[in-house]
Amino acid sequence: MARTQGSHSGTTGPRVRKAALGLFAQHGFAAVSMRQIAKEVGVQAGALYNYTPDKQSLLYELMFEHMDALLTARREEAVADMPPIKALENFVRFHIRFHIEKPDEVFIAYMELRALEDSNFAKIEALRRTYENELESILQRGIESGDFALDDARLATFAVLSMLTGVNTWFRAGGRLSLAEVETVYWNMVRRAVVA
Amino acid sequence: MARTQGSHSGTTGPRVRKAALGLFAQHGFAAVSMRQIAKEVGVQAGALYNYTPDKQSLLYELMFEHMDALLTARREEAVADMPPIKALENFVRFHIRFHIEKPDEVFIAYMELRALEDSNFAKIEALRRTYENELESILQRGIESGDFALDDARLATFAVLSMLTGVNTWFRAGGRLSLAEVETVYWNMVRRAVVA
DNA sequence: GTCTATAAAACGATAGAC
DNA sequence: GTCTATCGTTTTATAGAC
Repeated sequence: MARTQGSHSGTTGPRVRKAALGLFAQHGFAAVSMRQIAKEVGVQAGALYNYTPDKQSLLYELMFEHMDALLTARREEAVADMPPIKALENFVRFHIRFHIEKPDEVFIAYMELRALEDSNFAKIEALRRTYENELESILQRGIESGDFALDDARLATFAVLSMLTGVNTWFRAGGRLSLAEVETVYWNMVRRAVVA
Repeated sequence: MARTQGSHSGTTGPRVRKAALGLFAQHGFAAVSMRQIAKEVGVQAGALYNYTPDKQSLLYELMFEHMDALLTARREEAVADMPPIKALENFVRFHIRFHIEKPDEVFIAYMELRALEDSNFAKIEALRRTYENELESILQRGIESGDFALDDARLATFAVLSMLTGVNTWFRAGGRLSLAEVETVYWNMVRRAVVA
C-alpha cells in the first residue's frame, strides 16, 4: 500500500473530533489553532474543513454530543418512583461515574461555555439546565416528604453539583481510590449534608 | 482642561489591570487581545507596554496579587487554637465571603492556570496549595479529635472547596439571599457533611 | 479527500516622534 | 507617557490542482 496521504478508511472525521477534544481540554478553545488540530490528526489545516464548517461549529458539536450523551445515559439509569433518598444516591453515583469516565468532555462543557456564540450557548445551556433540574426535583421531593433537611432545593442543587463535579480536579484512574470507593465517599458526604 | 489624551494622573497602571481583569474573566486570557484591553482603558495598544513587559506577565501579576491577598486575608482572619468545629466554621465563612467579594479574581485564578507559563504556574500553584493545606489541617485535626467523621482529609478538602467555590456560579449581589444567609446555608451543609 | 498556496485580517510587540 | 506606524508572525478560511 505505502499510502502516505489521503483518506484513512473514512475515520478522519472522528479523529478530527478526538484531536479537538483533547486539545481544547488541555489548552482551551481560544488557545488552540486549526493548524494544531490538523497536525495532531496528521493532515493539512485545509482538510479539516471537510469535517466542520468552522472552528466554532467544531466546539459546539463536541459540547452538544456530550450533553446529549449525558442526558441519554441519565435517562437510561434513572428509576421511576424511587424514594427520594434512593433517587439521590442513584443520581450521585451516576454523576460521579459519568464525570470520571469523560473528563475531557466534562471539562470543556464547563470551561468553554463562554466561547460559544449566543445561539449555540442557549442550546447547550438549556440541556445543562435540564440535567440540573432533575437533581433539583429529587431534592424538592425529599424536602416535601420530610426526608431532606434543606431550606432551598435550588441552592442545594448547585452545592451538590459543584461538590460532585469537583471530583475531576483530583481523581486519576489507577490512583489510591477506585471508582466505587470514590462514589461511596461522595455519597456519604452528600447523604449527611442533605438527609434529615 | 479638555485633555483628550496623555496620562491620567498616574492612574493608567491600575486601570490597565482592572480592564485586563474584567476582560480575562469574561472572555478568557487567550481570547482577549492587547488591543481590546487598550480600547477599554482608552489608550493605544503600544501604551500598555509601559505597564507590563508582555501579556503573560499581566496575567501572572493579576493571579499573584489575588492569591497573595487571599492568603493575607486568611492569616488575618484565622484564630489560633480554635477547636476544629469552630475553626471549620471560621474557614467556611471566610471562603464564601472572600469569593463573593472578588468573583473576577477568583474566576481567573481557577480558569487560567493552564495559560500560565511553567515557572509562573509553579508559583501560583504553590500559593493555592498553601491555602488548601490550611483547610486540610483543620479537617485532619477534627478527625484526630473525633469531632469529624471522615475517611480521608485530603479528599474531603477537595469536596468542601469545590462546593464552596461553586457559590460563584450562581450568587449575584442584590439577589434573593444576603451574604450572611449564604454563609449560613453553606456552613450548615458543610457541618452536617463533616461533623460526627 | 487531501494537497499547496494564498487571501484578508488580527495578533503581540517594538521604534521613534512628540 | 502616549501617540502613530509598522514589523514579522499567525490566524481562520478558501481556491484550485490532483
